[in-house]
Amino acid sequence: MSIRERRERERQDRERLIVRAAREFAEAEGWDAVTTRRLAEQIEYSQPVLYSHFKGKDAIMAAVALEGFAELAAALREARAGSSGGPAAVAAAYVRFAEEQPVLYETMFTGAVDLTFASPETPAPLREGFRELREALRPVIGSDDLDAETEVFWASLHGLVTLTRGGRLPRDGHPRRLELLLRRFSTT
Amino acid sequence: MSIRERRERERQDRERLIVRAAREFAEAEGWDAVTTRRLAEQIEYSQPVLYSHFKGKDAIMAAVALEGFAELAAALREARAGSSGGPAAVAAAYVRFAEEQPVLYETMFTGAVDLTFASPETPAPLREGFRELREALRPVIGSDDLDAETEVFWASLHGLVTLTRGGRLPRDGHPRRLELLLRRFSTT
DNA sequence: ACAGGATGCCTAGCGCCGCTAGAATCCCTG
DNA sequence: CAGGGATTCTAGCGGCGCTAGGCATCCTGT
Repeated sequence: MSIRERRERERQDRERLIVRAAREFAEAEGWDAVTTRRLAEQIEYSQPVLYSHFKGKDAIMAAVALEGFAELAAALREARAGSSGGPAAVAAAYVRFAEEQPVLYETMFTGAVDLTFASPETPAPLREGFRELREALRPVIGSDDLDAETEVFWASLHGLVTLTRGGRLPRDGHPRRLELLLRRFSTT
Repeated sequence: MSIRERRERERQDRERLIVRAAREFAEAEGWDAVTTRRLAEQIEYSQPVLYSHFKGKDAIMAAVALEGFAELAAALREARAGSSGGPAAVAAAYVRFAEEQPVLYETMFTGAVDLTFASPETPAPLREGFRELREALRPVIGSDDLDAETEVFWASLHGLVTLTRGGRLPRDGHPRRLELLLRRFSTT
């Protein structure tokens, strides 16, 4: 049975290679520059092989997005475990993640519409990221509806990040805006 | 000179037709379904004519986006002129606009990266929409940095709208979240 | 009134895309 | 070592955004 296992292992390696290549190309040149032909060339297999791993390009993008959610959750967890661990630290980690890997972040929140947050079948990384935000907020939120408050906070962060990145908000005002948002969420 | 004027008028009519067709197709079936061939057929001209009006498909999308910004500004102005005219009314109008024309809204805030807000060369409709939001907030914001506060409020609204629409936040909690956001912005 | 040039529009096609059918090859099984 | 699945490849389909180049049409100057 070892041969079968080896093949399966190699197959998974190849799949990881595909996702990695897609992610790197996308981050460097945008998703339009990630073509199935280019991916195939990169992994040194022919084009149709991609389709034995993923249903199509959208599925590859979704795989990249999921990877991003896992890493975002990890970044938030680390921030919350840090010296302060408060909302400011976690928010800063969130913003840093989005700014350092803008295309990845955009992939996570645009497209791949079949990922819901507060639902039983929500992938674990999504739930975990949300949990970190919520626990960071808990001490400073008086409201009894912590989940909804967290959703609002998350959405506000997301709005700041996306509008700033899209050039809709002046880039240099970013820290100031973040500060104001945190102040709004530091009482009641 | 009348003939020249008539030609110019017809040309502008045709341009409006293109934008209208693009917008309708996009709202109904998404931008992928808006092809230059389809647009050409719709306006009953050949494909290259589109390129005498717009540099490319991206420019057509930008034109649609700009139209959206004008309408959004109008909607906000109307809301602010209404009986209440407070932040809640304006926010509700904002959300309604985004929900009723989701593709248009997405077009306005994704892609078309060459539109900045707080800048001298910012198109008028963008500045006006921002102004409406700011004036609605003025009575309830104690801070001396009203502009930055408005930016944060706008970003929060935007985040709520996009995350909810993308399925990242449960749809039925939307009014509740909006309520919480407004409460956060009703003091200090 | 009419030649000549500018303008406006169309036909045709380029290179690329995501994706797939069917042939060919490889490798496990009996 | 032969049969049969699984795996991978070659080749190509239809459609995309975009453009070159030719034709017709209209404005202009004599």
